[in-house]
Amino acid sequence: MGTSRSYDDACPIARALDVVGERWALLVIRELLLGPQRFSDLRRALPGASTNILTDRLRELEKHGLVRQDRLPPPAASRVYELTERGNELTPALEALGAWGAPIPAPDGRPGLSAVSMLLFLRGCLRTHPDPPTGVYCIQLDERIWTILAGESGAAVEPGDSASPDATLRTDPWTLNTLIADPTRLESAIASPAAEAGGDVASLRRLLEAASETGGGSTALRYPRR
Amino acid sequence: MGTSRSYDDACPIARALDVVGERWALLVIRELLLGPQRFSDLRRALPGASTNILTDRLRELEKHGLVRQDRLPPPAASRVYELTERGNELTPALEALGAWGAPIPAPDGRPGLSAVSMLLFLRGCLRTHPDPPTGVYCIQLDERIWTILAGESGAAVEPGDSASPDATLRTDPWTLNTLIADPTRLESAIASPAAEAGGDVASLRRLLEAASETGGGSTALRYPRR
DNA sequence: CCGCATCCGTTTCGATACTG
DNA sequence: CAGTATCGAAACGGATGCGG
Repeated sequence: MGTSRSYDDACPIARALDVVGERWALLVIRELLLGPQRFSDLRRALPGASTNILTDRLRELEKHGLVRQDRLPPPAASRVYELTERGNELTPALEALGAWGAPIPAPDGRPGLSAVSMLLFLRGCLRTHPDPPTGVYCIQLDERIWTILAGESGAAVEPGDSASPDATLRTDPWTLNTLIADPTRLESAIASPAAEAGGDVASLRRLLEAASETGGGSTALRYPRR
Repeated sequence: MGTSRSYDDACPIARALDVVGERWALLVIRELLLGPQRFSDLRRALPGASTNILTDRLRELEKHGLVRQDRLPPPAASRVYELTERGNELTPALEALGAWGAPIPAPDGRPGLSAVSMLLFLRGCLRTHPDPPTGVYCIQLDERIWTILAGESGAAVEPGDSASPDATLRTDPWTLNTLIADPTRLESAIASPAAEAGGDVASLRRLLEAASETGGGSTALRYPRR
């Protein structure tokens, strides 16, 4: 059943793969890196994974202590999945894997691109920028709102909105990717139904330009090298 | 056939997993991290992988440019597989995964333990030691000979023997693991058929003690944190 | 022996439909 | 919304065979 086959190998790499080596497992972890997600959020972010596989992986990751299930306070009677501390410790491994995978061309057609992977990319760009912009931004992607806290000491991305953002943006992950690849398209995107902006748009544009300078120059989504 | 299913996801983590995410792929890479290996070496190192799977993975890794096949010079009419530069660049990701997997208890029974994973562990211990010993050691594991070059600037492990080692050791990966966990067993191991030593045994013992101090203290094989 | 191909039983995956 | 049930397709794992 949920019993995954073991490599039966004492090497720590093999032991790690016994836990997170199955198909979709690491992408589920990726989706939880920026905060809790509901089952349906994961389903939208990973459309290639069928519901039974998603359930299997979540149960297994829960069993191994990487993922925890939480009930939200009364108003929202929904459950969310979130990473435990142990699950969060996979961050360096996922970043290293992403850095290695960055040069690989994206698959043909219109590949999927989740809000989380897009935001991870944006955060990575800002963190490696020599002179990052500062500000608070609320970005709505796929019906979910995220807050970007950009400062000189680093950049953070959190789920939920902020009381007083410098600027707001509503769009989809793919459009955001093109905007980081070419920030000059911001005005035309806002003029189209693909995006909508509010607040200090000039500040928003500086955010996109900073991201563009460190890694977004190419069309393909990339994670910056460390 | 060899056509692996794609995640169809533009995220670089997903793109990396499209290449190395299939079962056994990353463990094949691990086995090649210290140098070329023959098909039969890989087969011995990964006894759980059947020959057709091994062939499939090598073909696929070759197709993606991570692995290259080489013919050895005439005396040995055998072929070897080795990592390309691109394949070698997975080292940080594998180290991060190994560091994460280190706390996971080894599977029950007598789990496999390849010479390469043992030597990767030893090298990692030496590299994180604050005051590493220096010397050249030839270690024979599972009928293959490796040279350990330990110096203040770091430690290296290479396939093949050395002209003038300070000490030599012949044993199996599991015994070497126990010797790093408890170097005081060196003498009794040499007295048994499980190990055989030559040259400066005191120097060899200092090597084991250094490894023991940084990560070998527990019974389980571990990779040091960075 | 080495490298690989083929056959076959079992497990896992993926798509759809369905339920609390 | 959050899963469960079902079923065909693919991948995996083990054994065997075959040309160097």
